[in-house]
Amino acid sequence: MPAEASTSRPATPPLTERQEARRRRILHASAQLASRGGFDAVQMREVAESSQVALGTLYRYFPSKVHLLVATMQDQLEHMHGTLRKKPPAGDTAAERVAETLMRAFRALQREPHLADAMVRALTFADRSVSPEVDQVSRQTTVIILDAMGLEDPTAEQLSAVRVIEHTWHSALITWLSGRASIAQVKIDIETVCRLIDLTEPSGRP
Amino acid sequence: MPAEASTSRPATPPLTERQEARRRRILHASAQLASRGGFDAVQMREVAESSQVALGTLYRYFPSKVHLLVATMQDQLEHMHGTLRKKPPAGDTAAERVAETLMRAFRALQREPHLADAMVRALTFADRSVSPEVDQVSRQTTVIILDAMGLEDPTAEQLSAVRVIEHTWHSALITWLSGRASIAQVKIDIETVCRLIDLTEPSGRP
DNA sequence: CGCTAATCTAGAACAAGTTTCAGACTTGAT
DNA sequence: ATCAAGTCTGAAACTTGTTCTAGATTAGCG
Repeated sequence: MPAEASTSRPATPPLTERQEARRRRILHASAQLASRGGFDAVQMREVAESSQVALGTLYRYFPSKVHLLVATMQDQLEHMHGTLRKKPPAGDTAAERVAETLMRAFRALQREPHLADAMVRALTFADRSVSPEVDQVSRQTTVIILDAMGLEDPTAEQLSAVRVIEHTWHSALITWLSGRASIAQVKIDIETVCRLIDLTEPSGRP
Repeated sequence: MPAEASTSRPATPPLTERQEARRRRILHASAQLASRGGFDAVQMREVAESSQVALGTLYRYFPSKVHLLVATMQDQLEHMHGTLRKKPPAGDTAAERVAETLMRAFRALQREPHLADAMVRALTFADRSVSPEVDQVSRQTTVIILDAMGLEDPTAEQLSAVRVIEHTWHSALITWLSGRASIAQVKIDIETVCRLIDLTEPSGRP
């Protein structure tokens, strides 16, 4: 077995400084264009121009628009996770803390609804070729929720509950973004699904 | 207030026979193309050709590819609702019956995974301009679930649970379609979320 | 029937994602 | 410093969703 340590990324050759800078410029341009205009406003030619990179190069870094936007989402999620860590939620029960955390994330998205639109649409539109990246986003979300629950090693049941919470979170977000649900409705949905946590918590099991 | 009776559709002028036939041909072609190849295989030019209709006409009937696929989904949902009605689920509790119904629907989708892909991707990718149609699909799904629960007039809480179940259903479907979750995993997620029903059932509330 | 408005057709044209290619530039190793 | 391999650029080409246009067909009506 070859020496492939720490990170899970398989065989991503390390980028030079200029390449790292290019990547950063691209992601920045992507987020900026997404912020006003949402998914449609992120046009590959514009991203390329904004980030001072040739179209072909953009496609070398991100093999499709969806890849680009999912990567943008990964980027934003890291930000958010950092922010959330600084002020952990204050609820008494795990369910309350998770609901609070998600609502906080939700309010952050509300501040940039177009960006949210672009990222979420990309996420749900992603086909199999983007699975690894989407999975990474999903894992990151799981970590955030488990953090809020304050669990060391969750049971299988609790992990199932977390999965369902993530499903609800994504889908509720979509209904809100497409104007089919109000903010209040999203709040109710999140609180409703978080009750699942109580169901798995109170008693140890054989 | 003008006399606009029975149906909720606002001012859809009735179609002539030939128009109805065209519409049917289009939906059929759409489903057929979707069945092999999924979302990408439904190309508007091909749909037009397959259904013996000019491209412009196709766009008059369905103003975008997403509209077309969402309409295709409505069509399929009606089929399915009919089929499900004939053999109602047999579980003892509402939760069991809903889980059974959804798994049955899920197995039906498994038989045409490409069609499922096309319809679900369209549904989640739909923007505001398709909201009415997407909403219609959502209502139809709600009816199916309430049917399975066997409820006359659900409480607000129960409706919330149903909403969350729908969220989970959609999102779980997506993870399965994009190869990020196994069928077993989808089953677990559905069963997990259906437990929410128990939470709202046992006791009447003040 | 004969008229008018609406609808349909064929096909061109446009928009944005994606691919391709020839040539210039960087990088890393010798 | 020099060479080979890999990377980046600019521009054109290709694909597929969408729009537009001019002329044919159809539907409803007097």
